[in-house]
Amino acid sequence: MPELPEVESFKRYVDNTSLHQTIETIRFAGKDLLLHTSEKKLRDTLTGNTLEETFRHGKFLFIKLRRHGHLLLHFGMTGDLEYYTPDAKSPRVYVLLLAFTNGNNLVFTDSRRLGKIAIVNDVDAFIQERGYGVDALKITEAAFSKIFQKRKKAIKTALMDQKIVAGVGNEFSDEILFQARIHPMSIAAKLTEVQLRKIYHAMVTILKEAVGHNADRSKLEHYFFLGNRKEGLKCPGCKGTTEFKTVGGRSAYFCPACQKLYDNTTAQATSGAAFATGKLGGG
DNA sequence: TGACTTGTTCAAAT
DNA sequence: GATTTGAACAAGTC
Repeated sequence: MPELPEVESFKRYVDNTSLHQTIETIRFAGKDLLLHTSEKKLRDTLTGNTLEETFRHGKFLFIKLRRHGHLLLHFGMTGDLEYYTPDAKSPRVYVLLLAFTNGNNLVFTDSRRLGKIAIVNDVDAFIQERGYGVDALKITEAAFSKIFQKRKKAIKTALMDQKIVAGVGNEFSDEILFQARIHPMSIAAKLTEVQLRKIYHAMVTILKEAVGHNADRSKLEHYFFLGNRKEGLKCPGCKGTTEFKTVGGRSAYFCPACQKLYDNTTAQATSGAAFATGKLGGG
């Protein structure tokens, strides 16, 4: 499930394999994934073009092309990128295959086909038109607090809303809220400034660390919920049991003892229990 | 077999 | 008008 760290690692992957290579031909089998772009435009723009530079905004990857425009990739749930040399067999099923003049291929696969592909002329205009929020690793603490103070929906839903802040998905949102000890169903606008700051710092710390490890989950095992979202787990903080709830139509896992529902209008206190998991909370 | 999962979009509700 | 909610989408897993 590609969230910000996975997309950042795709960006680095393209940087390390595919830049400054000329596309000889493309093979395309993803009409249903196209976003405001015709198949003809995709083919005409990519053929003979060169991948120059990459940008990431939230979960979107933009690849700047030498001759006008950017190739936009969104990975949905199951999107993946692989670079193949001529001696390795490319996969039979793909959405987009870029065949470079040097014989290598960059292949975009997406088994569940929830990804997106487009040719975008102006990246900033695209982000603005679609109303995406600031990237989760670029937003400042002050801006984060200001935006979330106004939102009257569950903090988990707000965190995952790409129009509020771009890059956080379901899995990371559970970990961020666990580290910040905030109940996923707490209404964002009803959290205190201190609690919002905690969430902000948890978000930045976790995402940065995940990016630093190229989204390799085996390097993030000291985080409780990452890759381990289950009901009935023993919480490392209070030894209580983790719970499952549907929040905003999405699965949410949390520790009800450490993550108490909070409402500052009635001034209910959250659990103050400190615990030593992860890198947060201490300091 | 069918319930469940994911991120995004769209329509409906507030 | 702005914001929130929930269904829908595809297809893989269990």
